[in-house]
Amino acid sequence: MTVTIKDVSKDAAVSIKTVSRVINNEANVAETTKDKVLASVKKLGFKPNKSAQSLRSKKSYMLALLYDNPNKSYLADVQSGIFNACKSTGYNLVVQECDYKSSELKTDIVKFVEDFRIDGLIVTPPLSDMEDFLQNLDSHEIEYSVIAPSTMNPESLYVSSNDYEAAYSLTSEIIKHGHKDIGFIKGHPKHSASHLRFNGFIDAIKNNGIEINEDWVKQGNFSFKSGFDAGVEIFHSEKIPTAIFASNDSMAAGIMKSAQMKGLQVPHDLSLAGFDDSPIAHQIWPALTTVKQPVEKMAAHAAKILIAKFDGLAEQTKSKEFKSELIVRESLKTL
Amino acid sequence: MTVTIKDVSKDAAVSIKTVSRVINNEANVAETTKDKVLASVKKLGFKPNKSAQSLRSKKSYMLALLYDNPNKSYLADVQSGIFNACKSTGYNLVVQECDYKSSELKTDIVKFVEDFRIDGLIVTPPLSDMEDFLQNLDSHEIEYSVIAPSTMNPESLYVSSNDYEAAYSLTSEIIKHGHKDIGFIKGHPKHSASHLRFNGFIDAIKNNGIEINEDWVKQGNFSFKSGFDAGVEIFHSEKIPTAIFASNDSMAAGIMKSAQMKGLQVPHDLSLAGFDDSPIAHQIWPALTTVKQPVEKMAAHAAKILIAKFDGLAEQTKSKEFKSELIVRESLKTL
DNA sequence: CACCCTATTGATATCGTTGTCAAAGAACAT
DNA sequence: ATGTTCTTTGACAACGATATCAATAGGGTG
Repeated sequence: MTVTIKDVSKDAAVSIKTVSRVINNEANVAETTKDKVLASVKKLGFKPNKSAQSLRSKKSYMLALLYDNPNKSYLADVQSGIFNACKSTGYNLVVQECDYKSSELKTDIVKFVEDFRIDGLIVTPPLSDMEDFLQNLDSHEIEYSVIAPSTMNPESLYVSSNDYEAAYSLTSEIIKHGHKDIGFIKGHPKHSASHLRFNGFIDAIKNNGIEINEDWVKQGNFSFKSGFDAGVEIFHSEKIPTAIFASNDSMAAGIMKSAQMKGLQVPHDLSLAGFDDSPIAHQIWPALTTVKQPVEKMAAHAAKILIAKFDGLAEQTKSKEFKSELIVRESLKTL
Repeated sequence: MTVTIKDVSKDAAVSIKTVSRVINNEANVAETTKDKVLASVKKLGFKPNKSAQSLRSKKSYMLALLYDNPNKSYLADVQSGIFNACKSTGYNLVVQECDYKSSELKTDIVKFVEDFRIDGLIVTPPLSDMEDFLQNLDSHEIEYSVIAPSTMNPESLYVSSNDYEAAYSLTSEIIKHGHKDIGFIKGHPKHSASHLRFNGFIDAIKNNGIEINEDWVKQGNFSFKSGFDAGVEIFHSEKIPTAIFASNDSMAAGIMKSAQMKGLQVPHDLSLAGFDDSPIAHQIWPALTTVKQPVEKMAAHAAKILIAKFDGLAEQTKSKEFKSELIVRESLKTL
């Protein structure tokens, strides 16, 4: 019924080992035999049996995505990017939710990788920011690539974004619109992106000779509710800022809700900016000024560099920083 | 290094075939041998090698999720449900995006299933509503379970929700709040859920002796933009409704945006209701009255009945209808 | 007791690849 | 011509499970 390597070898009049060599791109196969084999492969529509390859070569051809409770749209984008990158390579993806606070996280993941014979991991924040977690993977010789790591070791596999610069330029944009009283909602403290975004904000503020009002800087955790709560606190104080920069869109939406409940009109009474360009950014009114990261492309690249390493093509596909894009929408008003 | 069936057989002093029988729950194994084997399995920490099982038994232990462009939060919930259901079973999930309009869809999917030796499919709307597509799967003897199908064949594997009843009771709720001028935004015409929701709406309206104003019934397609456009049209007319029921939350958010741009206050000037309880429903202000479907549970069950069929346990896990839950939030005002 | 039947068990082939290793041929140096 | 090395190729074992089929042990029947 299905075509096997044996059928191809018969058709091409070579040994099965030679066919194997061709489909695995091994060296030392004469051009003419290679062509012959490829012709037969095409003619018969041969596809190597993953299970047999996997059994013999001890590779599972499976990657795993590790995540801890990100928002759904981020997760969907990441997955979609990885699936696209896997599509033509024969690799597959399994998804594993983790709890970054669990004390057994390290051993659990090592066990997971061994049990399922996972070839490599793709690690997302905040796990990507836990040095000891990554070191544990290293010491167990588990391959992985990291999305948005806190420190970029040139030998490791990672994709990063320019969070600092993006936050800096978004802040500058807010200032250009005439704002001087600017609040900031920090992201989840365990995510390195939170600190990068905050630092970008602070530096832009300072370089423009503006004073920070500590009452307007609140700790959030990337959730809608944390933004809402921060908003409630800020609007409770005597003087309120003319603009607030939230470290992501969900929190910005939370602030918008608390503002509207307080009777404040966005952007008339308060300008708002978020980060991520998640769906909510343009599904509320006024639409949020925000920063769009190429999440899907980043995730795809994270998968590609990992697969490239397995296939011995590490030279061609390397770790990379992706650029974000500023998106100015109605939530930001010129004073 | 890794423990194989051979190690277990040695440890338990039985043949490998007997071990195989035990781990596959085959009949005709003496209780005492079974216990012996299970003890060894546990002691050695034996886990069957998926690739070997797959190679020999011709099963891939892979399910595929077929979808065409749903919203991200729906997709994330579906995936998460399936992954949970797979977790302890040894099955894995691959995800395949499709284009329901493609003329090659049928052959593409058959090819996909054969190429990747997928054991079974989980089909989501609108693919689940395409009779000829499902028949094609039948005729190729491809196993599948369907989420929210248009027709429920008792022999097929499916999970459904009570869209009609939920829409009926949500409409009744709106009427109970004193509304008589009610608009409706239809969902994507290819989704059977769209018609069920519309019919539930219509019947509740009629049974309460209310007249439909055709100008307030608009065709949407579940997207934010289609809701926004419908809102613009409706608010352009002379008389506007006091409440609008949109077939999903994204469209309701779209309407809210168009209302706010027109200077209409929700719920003061206009009450709104959505459907799905997607994240946006409570991330906008006022939060949307909506209907919550147990999407994750439904997806998990869709996976379970499929796997149960493979494992010969079809009797224990059957097709099922899930109940939705009405969630009344601020967007609905009493007149 | 002989016979048959059923429940239980194991020896061995098999799935479709890749790995090992040896052999044959080509190319080059002496 | 001969030896040496390198390239190219193939025969066969091996990966770790399940499938086939035969062997054995009890149990029941006449």
